[in-house]
Amino acid sequence: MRLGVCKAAAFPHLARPFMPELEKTYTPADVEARWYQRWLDDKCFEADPARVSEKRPAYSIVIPPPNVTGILTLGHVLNNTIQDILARRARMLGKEVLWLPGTDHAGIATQNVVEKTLKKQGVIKHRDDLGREGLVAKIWEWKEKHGGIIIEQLKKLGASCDWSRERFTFDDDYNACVMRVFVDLYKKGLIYRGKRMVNWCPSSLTALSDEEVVMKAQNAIMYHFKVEVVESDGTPVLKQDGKPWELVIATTRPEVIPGDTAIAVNPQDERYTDLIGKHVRRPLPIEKQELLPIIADDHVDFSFGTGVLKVTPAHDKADYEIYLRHEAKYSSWEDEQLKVTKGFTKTADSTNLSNYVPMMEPIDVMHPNGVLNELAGKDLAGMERFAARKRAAELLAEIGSLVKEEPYQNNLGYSERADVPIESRLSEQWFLKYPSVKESQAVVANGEMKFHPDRWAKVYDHWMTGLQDWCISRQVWWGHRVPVWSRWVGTNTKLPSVLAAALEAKAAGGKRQERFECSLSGLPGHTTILSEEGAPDGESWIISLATASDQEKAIIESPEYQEFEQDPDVLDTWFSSWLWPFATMGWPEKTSTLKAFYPTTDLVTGPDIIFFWVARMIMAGFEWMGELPFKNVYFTGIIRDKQGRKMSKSLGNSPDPLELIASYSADALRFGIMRSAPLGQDICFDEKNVELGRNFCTKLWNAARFRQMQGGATETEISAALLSSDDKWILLRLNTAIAEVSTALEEYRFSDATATLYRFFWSEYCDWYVEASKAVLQGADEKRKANTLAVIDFVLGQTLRLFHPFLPFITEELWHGMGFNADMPENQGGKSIMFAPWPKPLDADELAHFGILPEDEKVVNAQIELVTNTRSQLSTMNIPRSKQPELYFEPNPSNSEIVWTQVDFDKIQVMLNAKSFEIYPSNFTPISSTTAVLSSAGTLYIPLEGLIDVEAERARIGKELAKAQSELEKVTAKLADEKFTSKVPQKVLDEHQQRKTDWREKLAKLKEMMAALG
RNA sequence: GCGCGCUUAGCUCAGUGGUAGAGCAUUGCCUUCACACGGCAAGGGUCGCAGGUUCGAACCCUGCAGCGCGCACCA
Repeated sequence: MRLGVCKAAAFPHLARPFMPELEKTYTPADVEARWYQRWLDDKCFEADPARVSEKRPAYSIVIPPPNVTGILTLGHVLNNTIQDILARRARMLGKEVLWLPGTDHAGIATQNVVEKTLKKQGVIKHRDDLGREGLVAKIWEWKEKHGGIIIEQLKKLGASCDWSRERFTFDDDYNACVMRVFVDLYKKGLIYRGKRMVNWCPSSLTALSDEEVVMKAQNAIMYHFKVEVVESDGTPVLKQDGKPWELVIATTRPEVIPGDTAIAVNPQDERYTDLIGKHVRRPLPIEKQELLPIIADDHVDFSFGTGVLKVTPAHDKADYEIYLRHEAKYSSWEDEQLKVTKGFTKTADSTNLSNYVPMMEPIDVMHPNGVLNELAGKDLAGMERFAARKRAAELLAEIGSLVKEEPYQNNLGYSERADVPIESRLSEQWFLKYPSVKESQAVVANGEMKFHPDRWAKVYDHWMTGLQDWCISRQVWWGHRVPVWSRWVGTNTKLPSVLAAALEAKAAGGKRQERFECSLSGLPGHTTILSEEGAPDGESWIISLATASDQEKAIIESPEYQEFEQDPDVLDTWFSSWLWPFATMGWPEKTSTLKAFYPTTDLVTGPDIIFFWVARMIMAGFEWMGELPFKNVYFTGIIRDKQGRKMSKSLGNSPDPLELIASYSADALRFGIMRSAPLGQDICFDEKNVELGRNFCTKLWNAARFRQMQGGATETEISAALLSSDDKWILLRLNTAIAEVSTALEEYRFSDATATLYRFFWSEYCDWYVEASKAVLQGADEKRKANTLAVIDFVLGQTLRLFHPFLPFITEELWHGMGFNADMPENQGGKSIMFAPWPKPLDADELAHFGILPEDEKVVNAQIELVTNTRSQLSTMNIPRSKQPELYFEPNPSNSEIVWTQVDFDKIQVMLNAKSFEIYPSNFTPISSTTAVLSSAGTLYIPLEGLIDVEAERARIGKELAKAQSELEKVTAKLADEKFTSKVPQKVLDEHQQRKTDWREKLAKLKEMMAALG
């Protein structure tokens, strides 16, 4: 049987044309550039939905779109190498592969970058210099010029993306998807506009979602200041001892004291129950020291500080909630019972509604940019918030209010992007109630969609359980514009006729504050969602028009509708990226691409965007495709430096991947980073690993060269009769490697896969098999030599394929350079190794054909032990390599599995650089100048006249003897223990028995050796 | 505060009940006709600590400590 024939698709042909010798050194830069271009030219990465069939299943993966302004980081290298490995292996498994690439417009980040650049270049001083359209035009210009950098960098890495399908989250088609989705959610009532407390970035001047805020530990100062308790008319409230009652309040933000509207205590706090309903005099601003009511709220923790909380509803989320609670309770109480008397009546029952007093409206004392405004008072107005803080403390000190200040550690929310503390700020924004939450939560919980490692499923579930509405509007210019136009109208406002008619038609049966669909253009399929929102006074209200249709939009922007203004906000970047898996495939059309490749197979991303992106994509998938967007999510680790710190620009600890590629090659970088990326762990990056990858490639190259030096073509099939023990051994080891690598990849254990490849190729193939084969290759038996070369060719061919997903470039170069492609079908490796079938282990029939038994491995394993032990001993004894000893071998009679052949003897002789190798004569008695090496294969006697230090040898053997003695005693004692033998499984018992036998034999041998020394 | 992860050789990490492993680093020898980006060998660990279960624990259980991360947060 001939390997190439028995499974044509699965095995390379063994005969190949003579190839010129490979270059002595491998030059990756040329090779990588050349092959990547060739792959592009040959359209190797392009996916064709038409090719998908039952026999050729689809495999798809969408790239996590990097920021269009981005440059390649090690994080990208990790992430995209993994995707490339998955994609390339899928191709080799005969799948139709789509790896869909693209970039993200990255709203705030991109606008920041471009604005900064323009300011640096002196083009503008402020964005208003250009205005909205001007700036957006500049950003587009900039994007066209610099936007593709990261894409080119990904190509350098070898990424096999289908570049013909590259997408951008802000291109026209994509924008249409976003609009459509917005209007759809708006129509469903899931998107609403409202005045809420939001996270405000005073640097970027925009609202942020909760996910864009990171908590940071902060060294702050806690200021304690005192206030006087007074009645509502200002008269002091006295304590029992007759002294004025004062409260001490702690705060880290004295600059917002002018925004305080109440003082809160816990209703259960007995210290203060008598004070509820009284007032305090607010110390700041000095010129306007208003009286603030003391109110009760359960939120106050009376074990914290003095148990007295100042309430600043315009600048603190929790305080704003207190305000809302009290407003709600007070107004209901007011309405129902005591509308007349707005005054406060204290009762003993603290839960009685009459314990609530009205609060002032929130006082916003800050401009959006973090500078204090006039409401903060003349002393603070115009000051930047941190300077104002210091000043406020000084003011408190000046008026004798400040009691103490002490260092205090607290957590503060920072804007993730601008890296400045955020402000909680009351503002009008767009919010989204998440859609398809139930299905999305269930699909992960029930295992239909798998997270790897699965502990992230818990994190996901937790987040999905406590979903807060998503603030989707941003006050920047670069992004998808909110497709809503609105205007205030009154009862007498004259509206465009179509609109008026639509409203009237609806008004007949409907009521206010409703959303309904109509068509302004009258064109079928083009609609606008109309909504009315009442104003507080009922005299005027807002009409809003939302549409995703260009035709409708044109009408709204026509002169007739001129008083309708488009909402100035743009949408959160993630509001576009959550559509990525289907918006990139032609949605909302039912394209052949969607049909073939959606849902995608795998998603590879970092756990840091599990909420930002992964969770939201799942919800979007269900909402608009009615199906999950991907079946598996692989979460990579975070790359850290040797000290365990995150890679960051500010620390300067992030190596440039392109420099690494330049000095070590892309293959080396890929291999290095995969080797150090265990599943579920953060990655400690060390350039050493890349160096190791480079060394590995060199080794691969030289192993290939070695093969070529043995002669070009082999016309021989592998002959079962001529297989040596080493041939069988390496074929078995290859089987194991194929199985291990395949399993590891199926389980996303990339570092395990690389470890196996490394071990197999370096330790097993190069260090043992090639060395062991040299005896044959340098010998005179041409038939045997040819057979060995045939085995080598088979192993190398399989190895290159196993390596291809990890090392795409060098494997392709060698695949062609050695002629493996020569007579493979075009689509199975003839054109590129990337389409060569993924190796399969030899099956039972094939093993039987070659007469290979699983036990055959043990033969060589024993020989390895013998050779290693001998080398070790010669080395320990300082025997020079030039010595070339004569070897006398006594096979271990109890190891009958080993059938020794002359090939084995020749091999061992070569490997030990010996003069001769003979079977030890049974009647031979060891002499004192002979050392002996023990192994399970047998005993090797080495006469070393004059080279043996008898004393040292005696000491050495003595040590080993002691060790053998103690091991034997241990195992004997164990086996004599009734408790052990009666409870242990047979297998373990056998192992111990075997161990006992082995140690006993070894002990006997050692004693013999000791005796021989005299 | 709640949750998750980690702790094994100098470093980075494998090892889910049966004789403690790999790579790197270190040391020694070898410029042997694929490779010094190489070969051969050596040294190096009471598996974070304390209990428990078991004939037997790096591994299972409990507690503790340290490090990291996520969520929630008190002014």
